[in-house]
Amino acid sequence: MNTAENKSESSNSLNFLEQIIEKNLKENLHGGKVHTRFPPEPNGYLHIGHAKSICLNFGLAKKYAGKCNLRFDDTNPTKESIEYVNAIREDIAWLGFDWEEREYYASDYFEKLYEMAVTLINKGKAYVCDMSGEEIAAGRGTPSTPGRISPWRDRKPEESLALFQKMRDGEFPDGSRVLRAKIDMTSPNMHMRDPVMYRIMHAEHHRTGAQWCIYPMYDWAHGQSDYLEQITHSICTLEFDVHRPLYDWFLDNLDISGIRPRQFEFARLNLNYTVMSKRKLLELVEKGFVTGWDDPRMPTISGLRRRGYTPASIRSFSDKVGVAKRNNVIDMALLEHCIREDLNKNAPRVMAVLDPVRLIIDNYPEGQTEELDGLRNPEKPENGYRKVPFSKELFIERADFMEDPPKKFFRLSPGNEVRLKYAYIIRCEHVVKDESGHITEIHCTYDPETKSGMDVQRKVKGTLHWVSADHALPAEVRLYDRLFSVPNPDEPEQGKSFIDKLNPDSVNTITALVEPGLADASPGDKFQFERTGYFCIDNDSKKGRQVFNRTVTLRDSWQKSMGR
RNA sequence: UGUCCUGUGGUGUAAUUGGCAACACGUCUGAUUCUGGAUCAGAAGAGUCCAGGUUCGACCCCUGGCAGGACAACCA
Repeated sequence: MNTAENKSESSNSLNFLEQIIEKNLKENLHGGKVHTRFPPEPNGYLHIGHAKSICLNFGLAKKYAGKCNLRFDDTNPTKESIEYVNAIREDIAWLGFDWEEREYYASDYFEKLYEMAVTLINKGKAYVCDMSGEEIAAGRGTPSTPGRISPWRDRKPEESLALFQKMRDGEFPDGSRVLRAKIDMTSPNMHMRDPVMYRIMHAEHHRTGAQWCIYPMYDWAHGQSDYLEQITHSICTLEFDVHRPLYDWFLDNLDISGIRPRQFEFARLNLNYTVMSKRKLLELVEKGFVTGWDDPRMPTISGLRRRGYTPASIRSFSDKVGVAKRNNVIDMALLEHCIREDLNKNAPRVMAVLDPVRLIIDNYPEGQTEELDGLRNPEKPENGYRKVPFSKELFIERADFMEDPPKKFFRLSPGNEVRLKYAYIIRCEHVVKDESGHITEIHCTYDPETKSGMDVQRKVKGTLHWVSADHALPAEVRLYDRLFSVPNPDEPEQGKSFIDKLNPDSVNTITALVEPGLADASPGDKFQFERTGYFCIDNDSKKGRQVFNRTVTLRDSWQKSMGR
C-alpha cells in the first residue's frame, strides 16, 4: 500500500454531477448517452468562470464518451454581436476543446420555437397579453405576495393565435404585447407567475437580420433548444435553480418524444482580487480602466492568454477548483500555482535584468567576450544549452547589491562573494557613487578558476543573474499585478463601487535589459527570467523592441521572510 | 417577513449503501540546489454551523433553530 496508489485512488472520487451521470447511466436513463452543451450568450468575452463551465461540460462529455455542443444563446439581438461570437469560438478552441460540427445557435430554432409556442397557445397554455412592461411587473407581485391575473389571461386561443401571428408580422410596436405562459400567478416561485415567452423587438439580429421582430426569452428558448439538440444533462449555474420548475413545465406541456433533458446547477467560480461579472468587465473596458477585453490584467480567457497563461494551466485550474453547489471564492494563489507548475516544466530560462546597475570586473581582460553555456531548462536537461555572451562590463539587478546588508542577505555586498550564473565567482571590491549618493558602478574581481562547469569546491551562498553591457538588448517589460487591491472588490463599503477598489499599481512599465538571444523570439513565446518570474512576448512587440508581459513572479521565500 | 439552494482546517474539494475526517492550494520547519525557483522530507491547522433525537456507532438519517446565497428585466 504505497502513497502513489492512495493518491490515484482518492482522485477517483466523483463530484456530484459525475455521481448523477453514473447513476443515470446505470439506470439506462438516456439509453446510456451523455450529451452536454456549453451555451454562451455572445454579449461579451468569456472569462475564467466560463472556462470552468467549458472544462466541465466538455470534460464530462469526454469522460463518459458523449458529446458536447457549442450553442450560442443569441435571443437578445440588442446586446449581441458577431465580434463576440468569434471571440468565444477562438477562446474555446484555444482552451483545447472541439465541438466538431456541432456549432449551434438558438436563433437557428426560431421557427421551431414559434411552432412550439403555437402548440401551447392552442392548448390554452399560453396567451397574448396586452399589458405594458410596467403593468406586467406591477402585476407580478413580490416574492412574498401573490401576483394578479392579467385581464387578457382568458382570451380565446384563436384570438391569441391571431395576435401572435400579427406580432410576428410586425404589426405592433415594441413593448405593446407579449406572449405569456399561463401557469400560476400565486406561485411562490416568481418565475412561474405567467412568465413572458416572447417580446416584440424591431431589432436587427446578427444572424437572422430583420427576419424576426419577436424574440424568445431565455427560459423559453433555452430548455427547448436543449430538447431539440437532445441534450441529456443541461448544466448551468446556481442562479437558474429557481428556473428549473419552469424548465420542466415547458417540457411537461409540450408533447415531447425522445430524450427529455434535465437541468442541474453548480456553483459558479469566484476568484478573489478580481470581478467576474460580464457587466463589470464591460464597464472596465468601456470606461478605459483597462486597454480592452484582452488586457493582461483581465480575468478573461483572452486576457489570461495575453498575460501568458497556457490552456493546460487553465484546464488544470478548472480541475483543481472542483464542482459543487456551495458558493465559493477561490484564492488567486491557486491560479498562479497552476501556471507556475506548467511554466516551470516547460518555459526556457533566460536572463533579464529589470532594474539594472552597472558591474565592472576590474581584472577581466578589456575587450574580451566569452560565449558561455546556459542550460535552457533544468527541468529538461535534454533541451541542451544556449550561448550567453559575457564580458568585463555587466548589469545586475540593483536589488542584488547592498552596501550594508542584513544578516541573511545572500547576495552581493562589499568584500563578499557570489557566483554569476553560468560564469564566475566574483568579489565586490568597491562601489562608485554620484553626488547624490546613488550607486553608479559596482567594481568586482573575478576568479578565472571558478568558471561554471569547473570543479570548484568553494561554496558561495548566492547566485546572481546578469547581462553583458555591450550585448544586452533593451526591452519593454510590463510588470502586472492584481487588478484590484482588495480580495473582494464586489463588496465595497456603502457609497463606493468596485471601481474604487482598482489597484492603482496594477501595471508598471519599465525598460529592462535582456540577453541577446531574445531578439528572435515571437509573440506568445514564454520564458522564465531567472530569479524574477515568467514572462511572455506581447503582440505589441516591434522588430528591435520586444515587449514582455510578466505572467507571474517566481515564488519568493526571501521577500516573504523580509516582509515579516 | 414567501419559496428554493447551501453550511466540513485560512481557501477549495472529498469521505463509495452511517464505521473515530482525506486531498489540493496556502502557511511553517528541515534537507538539497550554480534560480532565496524547482525538488524531497516533515509540521501546524477542522472534530464537520448550533441544539436535540435515532443508533453499538452520525459529516452522513430525523426534528428544530441559526447563518450565507438565489428569486420580484419584455436580460441571460
